[in-house]
Amino acid sequence: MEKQVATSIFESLSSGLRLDVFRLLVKKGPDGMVAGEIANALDVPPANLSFHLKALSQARLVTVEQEGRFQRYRANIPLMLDLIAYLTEECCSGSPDQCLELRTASKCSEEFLPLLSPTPAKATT
Amino acid sequence: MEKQVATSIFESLSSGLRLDVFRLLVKKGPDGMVAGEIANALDVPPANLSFHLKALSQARLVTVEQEGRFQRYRANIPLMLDLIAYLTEECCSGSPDQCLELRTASKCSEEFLPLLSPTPAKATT
DNA sequence: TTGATATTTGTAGTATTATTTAAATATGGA
DNA sequence: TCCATATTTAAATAATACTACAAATATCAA
Repeated sequence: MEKQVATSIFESLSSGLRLDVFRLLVKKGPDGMVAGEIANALDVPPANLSFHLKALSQARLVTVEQEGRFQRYRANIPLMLDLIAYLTEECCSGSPDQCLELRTASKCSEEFLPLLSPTPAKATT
Repeated sequence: MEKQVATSIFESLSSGLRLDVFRLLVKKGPDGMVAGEIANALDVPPANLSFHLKALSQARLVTVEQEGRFQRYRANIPLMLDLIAYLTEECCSGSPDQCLELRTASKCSEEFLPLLSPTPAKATT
């Protein structure tokens, strides 16, 4: 991933409202939501939401699909996963032991999501 | 994780320079680097770097430890992992099948890092 | 075609952020 | 103590982002 792609993603998620939008769309998964639904759910003026949706889609964090007079937005989850890989690549520059130590210090290790495990949803707990 | 914590992390990483700093520190792992080394490695004026290091440490993305007249900075990797969990939680609101589909669309699925797998560094490739 | 709905675009004001330069603080060594 | 080094703080300027409101575009339905 190129740096500029990464920074524009981070910039997109640095706004509380855009973060809300993105997480809402992550939750909805492949179904996505149309703009009006999002505006309702988050209680923001449509014009303001549109501004932020534009930022999100320019960063490619969300996709848009026209659906009659509606615009359906969906989270670009593969891109998010690429971003995570970019953030953690070269971690501890090739010392998996150190990495593992760090990982276990995180509370996310237990409750971790099937989404991120390399083998389909079969945690060893 | 609270939303404000997440947005300040994203804001921190939305600057190209801060992203460079953070990734450099991730690479260095537990060793970290002192401010001057970072300034040298990235070729930025110390005062400017200091500004950005302050932002990173206020977001708790890096930790600081005084070491004589040096300040040693380290990436807060556990926090980053918590952030990833926050971003992906409730994905597809309980439809692991949909989630899996999305995951395999990402190029990060193969080369994925031991860092993120729930079971210690034993990928099924 | 006309009207209603869904969404985007433009504009302007306000606020926040980044960079540079200079000065300040603090530590270690002579 | 005195000087050099490491880093931070302060001030000023330049650049960018957020929100609200008004207007424009586009689709559907009558």
